[in-house]
Amino acid sequence: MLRSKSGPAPHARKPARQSVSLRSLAEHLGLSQAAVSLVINRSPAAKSIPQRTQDLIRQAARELNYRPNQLARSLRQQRSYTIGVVVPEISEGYAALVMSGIEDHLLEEGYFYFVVSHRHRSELIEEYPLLLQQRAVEGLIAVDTAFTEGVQVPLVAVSGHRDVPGVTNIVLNHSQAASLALEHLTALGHRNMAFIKGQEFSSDTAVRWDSVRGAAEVLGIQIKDRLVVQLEGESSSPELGYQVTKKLLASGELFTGLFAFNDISAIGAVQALREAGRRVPQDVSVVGFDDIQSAAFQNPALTTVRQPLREMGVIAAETLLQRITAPPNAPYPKEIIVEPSLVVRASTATAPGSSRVS
Amino acid sequence: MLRSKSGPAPHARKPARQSVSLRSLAEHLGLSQAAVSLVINRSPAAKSIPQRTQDLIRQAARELNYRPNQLARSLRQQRSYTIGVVVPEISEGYAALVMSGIEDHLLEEGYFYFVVSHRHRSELIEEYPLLLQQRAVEGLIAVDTAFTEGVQVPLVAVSGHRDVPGVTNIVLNHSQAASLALEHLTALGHRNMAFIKGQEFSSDTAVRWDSVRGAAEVLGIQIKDRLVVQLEGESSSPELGYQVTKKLLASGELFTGLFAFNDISAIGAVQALREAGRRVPQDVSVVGFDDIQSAAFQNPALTTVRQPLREMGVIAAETLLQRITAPPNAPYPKEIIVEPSLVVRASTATAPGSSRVS
DNA sequence: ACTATCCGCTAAATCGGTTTAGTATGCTCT
DNA sequence: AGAGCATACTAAACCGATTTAGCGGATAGT
Repeated sequence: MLRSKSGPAPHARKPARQSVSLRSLAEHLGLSQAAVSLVINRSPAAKSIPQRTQDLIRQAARELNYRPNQLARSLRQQRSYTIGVVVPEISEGYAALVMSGIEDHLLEEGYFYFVVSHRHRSELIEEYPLLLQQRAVEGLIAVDTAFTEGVQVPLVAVSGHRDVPGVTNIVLNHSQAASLALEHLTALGHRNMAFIKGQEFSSDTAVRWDSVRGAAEVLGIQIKDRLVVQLEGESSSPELGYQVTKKLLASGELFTGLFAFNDISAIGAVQALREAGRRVPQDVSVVGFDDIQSAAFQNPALTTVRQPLREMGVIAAETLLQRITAPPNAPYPKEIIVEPSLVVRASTATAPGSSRVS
Repeated sequence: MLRSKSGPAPHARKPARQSVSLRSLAEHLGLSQAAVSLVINRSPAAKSIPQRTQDLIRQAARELNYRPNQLARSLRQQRSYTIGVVVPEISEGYAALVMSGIEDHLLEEGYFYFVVSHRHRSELIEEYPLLLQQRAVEGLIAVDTAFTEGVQVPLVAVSGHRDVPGVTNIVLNHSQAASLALEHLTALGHRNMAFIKGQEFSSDTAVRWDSVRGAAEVLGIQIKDRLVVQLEGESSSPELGYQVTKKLLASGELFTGLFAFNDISAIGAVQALREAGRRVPQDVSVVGFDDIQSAAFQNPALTTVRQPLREMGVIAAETLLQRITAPPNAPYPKEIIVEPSLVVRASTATAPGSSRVS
């Protein structure tokens, strides 16, 4: 029954085997795998191998086009050089910009990343971090997504978490953002302002609203309940902003300034205002938030509070890699604050009937 | 950097320090790794293991929160359940929409994917497929990117390749697309049309232009060289369309219809036209291409030829998975054609001075 | 002459699973 | 009693790398 080592069967060798392995390369050279590996990785342990042999090894590797299998390497080294990125929705301008920043830095440093989008489905939000960790990611970046538990690798959140242990938060200076917008509107003479709040599930909604109220108080602006609406629904189309702006208009309450939760809803708002016969910016000034790519190319071009999204992605990636390479119990930043800026374009103008009143 | 309050609470109930391995689980149960593995994977070979033992194993796995390491599993099985997606640029509406479709299908089927973007840098276009294959991807999807060689896994291209062996192309029916646009403009009475061609590096540029010429011929439309401009530069902002439209205007040649290479450039074109005092659509009708998300929310809303981008992503993923699971030498589709549709919005209207002429 | 080091490598363990072949035991059947 | 078979598992090879310990011979130092 010992037919195992009785020589290679006539045709049993699997022909379309994968590309060159370390073993075949070593055999080809008549050396051990260890020697080849040491040389190829320029390990300090290879110092005792003469230059001539090293050259031979490297040349053969090049000729046979040897490329080490990362799976095997990762398994052995317990380093996958892979991280996981969790976003609500890929095709949204917000996430795409952050991802673009993340990618830039990650690929530069030799890391790859998995992307998953959960579309706000809570079972996916729970499951994905686990699945990613099964795939041995060394860290996670969560964009606008709050995990409650189950994360055992370094985690960096871009506008998401609050006070969860183990998380580094990249957050916008929200009070500064709110001040920028409201000061701008106030300076233009606006006194009656309407507001579009974010959806309940968005992690930015609450903080931002608090900041808006804070800034309003400082500036002596009164916020009227009937001039505050909230986005609803999971889609990310301007339609949402369009709908709630109609509500605003239907309330009959006068307003000349509108501060939207994001650019997408601001775009819908402009649409609704225009349909109602209110010109932007002559009758109503609209300020958006985020500065997504198409904000600049709206008509009128949108005045907006810019979040440095790409930069936030870069910072998230940098911070994560630092945490990954740091010793296990090293301290890490709980919070990194980035600054917004106001981009004034054409959707805001002096309030009607207020020529330089202020 | 900020320190957290006073570190973790002393009760330190660490849920699971190092995640449980198959070995520790087997030891805990007093069984061999083989038995545990067979049961957990519901392998047919587990049929001789009594139900009671199986229950015990599964219960222990659940209690200890055992999750098999995918790296190890992939290495042994030679199946990584991972694919690679190569795009020119993540933060572009086009790629993001395709990716969203890809993701949908892939994650449903238990696959994960790596994303890389090359920003048209040729050394990256060469290197990435290799790096991805080192990471044992089972297949590749290339979006608007042409690889010349070095791909040994199934490859599906979304609007990219031509006639490269081993590639499945997902392509738009370009001649239909061109006909839709030109018939629409012709029906509105337009006779003098301008065209914005795509950048040299975009794989769609050539085919699309051929289709446009074909459709123009069929419709008896003459294409004037001075009314044809080409996008230049790697950015993907409307700025590009804005610039070339200025050229068009500077040529002095009369035109009432403009067919742009994509929505982004159409948006820039509208801007330029308007600045030159030409109203859209009263003076000039503009047709875009792609139907990216913000096309609908431009002012005026953009009439455009819609590519079913999300669906193309889904088809790409489906096709790739089929190819991956098919036997090595099975035939595979060389080309899958998807149909465009015309989305008529507000940027096109009857040609000036042509009341129902046709 | 004897130990110490250096040189140029190799053997073998290891990462964490999957999978094949096999073994010990008990039972049935002739 | 012995063959045949099912049951309930286990041992060990294997995937493709990395990495540590060590070996045999040459040279150097004392």
